[in-house]
Amino acid sequence: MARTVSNNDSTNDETGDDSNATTKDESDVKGRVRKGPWTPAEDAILVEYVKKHGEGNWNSVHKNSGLFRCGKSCRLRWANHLRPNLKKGAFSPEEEQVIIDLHSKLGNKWARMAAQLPGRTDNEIKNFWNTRMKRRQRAGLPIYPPEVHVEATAYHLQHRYLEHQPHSSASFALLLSSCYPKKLNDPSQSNNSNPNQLQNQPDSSNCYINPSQKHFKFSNENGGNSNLALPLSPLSPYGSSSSTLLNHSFGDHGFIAGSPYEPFPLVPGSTPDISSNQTPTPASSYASGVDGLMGSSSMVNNNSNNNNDYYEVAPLSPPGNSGLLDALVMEAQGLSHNGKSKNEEDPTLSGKLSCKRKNLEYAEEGGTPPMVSAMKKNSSNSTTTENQRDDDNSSSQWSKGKKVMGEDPMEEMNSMDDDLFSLLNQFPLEMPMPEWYRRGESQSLGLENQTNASPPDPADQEYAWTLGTCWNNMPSIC
DNA sequence: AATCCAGCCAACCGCGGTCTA
DNA sequence: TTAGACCGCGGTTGGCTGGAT
Repeated sequence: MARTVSNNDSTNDETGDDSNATTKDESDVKGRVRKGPWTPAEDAILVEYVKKHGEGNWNSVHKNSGLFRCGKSCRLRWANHLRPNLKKGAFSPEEEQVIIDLHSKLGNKWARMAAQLPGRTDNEIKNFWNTRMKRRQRAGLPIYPPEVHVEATAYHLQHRYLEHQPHSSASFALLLSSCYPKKLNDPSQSNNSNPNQLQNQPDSSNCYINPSQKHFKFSNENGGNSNLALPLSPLSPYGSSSSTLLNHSFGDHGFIAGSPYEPFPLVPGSTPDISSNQTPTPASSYASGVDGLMGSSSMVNNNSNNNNDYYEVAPLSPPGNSGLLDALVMEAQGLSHNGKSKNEEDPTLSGKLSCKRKNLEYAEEGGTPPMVSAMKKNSSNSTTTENQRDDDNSSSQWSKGKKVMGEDPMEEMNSMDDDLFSLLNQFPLEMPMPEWYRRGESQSLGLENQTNASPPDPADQEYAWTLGTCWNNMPSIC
């Protein structure tokens, strides 16, 4: 293969041919760096170098190993292809589900996602996502399955809120949201453990469960159609109106109308072409509003039975990660030392959206211990199998340096956090259909195709979301 | 058989954050 | 305090491949 190298400072058209890699071209390129595909010989050199010196110091590879590659290139090659425990091949459905969910929370944070998927690289995930995006875009499907959409919105509500707190930790929120307990009240849960649940993950004891089985829905006062969709999109002028449902509650936090999670219309065929860099990101998603949550969730048949809701995520950084998650875990563990929050004292606040709350409930109920409960246990000096690795270092070290909780600002944060969730939880899961919606103004929501000024056919809704949910089965899309 | 096209994948580039002298 | 080096991340590009026409 004669990949032409786009080297600005070198006119060499480096070939990927192994034979050229170590002969004339090298001398020609001395003092410069090779670009283009890596050859087996180069790989061998790099592997040998890393074996000898370890990772890092990538620029010294160029100097000391005789490899005419820049440090960047070496790091990339190592990270994406040469490092051990790399998992090659197609993503499993479970991995795909994890990616979708993580993307709904993190946006295009490929490295963070990769940290949650042992053996996978950010580049792989990025490529996967971009490909998937294109596919769904072409099919006019929403990026996220609705249940992920709901989960993400709840996550970002929490995330956004915590960001406003002087002592809050966004990463803590992230962490909390990445450790949803198994679905509550799901009779199938006990014996429905998906055997494909990323069993190769080192810490699969932590269950990552999509909490979105609990959906908001609007009940139709006219009867029936309890799963009527409430399509709200960023285009919707009513998005803000629905947002005001909570805006007055959230005050200055002012959730902005429009969900970044629904950049595509919900109806196939009306999708504007977007480029890959238009994927929703948390940056924009901080504007994510309750409308997004409502809009998407309400689209879902409450009885939807999506087995893909069950998957696990390694809550701790897998081997070879950047250490970021370790830091997050450490942080979260530290925060967990603040003990129980007051929401545990208020049974009326038993949330159905808040994963955090779910975790707390689980911890109390003695259910499968999700991560937060595990952290709580950690806080009381009990050891858990999960997080063990970090407990050995980070948590204990952290606890050494932390003052005993008293008038800790974190306590205040927890309190305020709970207040937010109490608001959310008092937001009824089933609520009367708004007047504006009953008036058949759904066409004003920018979703004309879907509703056509009349309440949508639940069957159509279900079909649409079946498409959305079963996005894996899209062979005919292209 | 030739061509086209979409998907996949590897690699590069630029930017920003962190570290260090 | 600051400038430079280093590193990691996300976006983008472009070659390869296989299926469709």
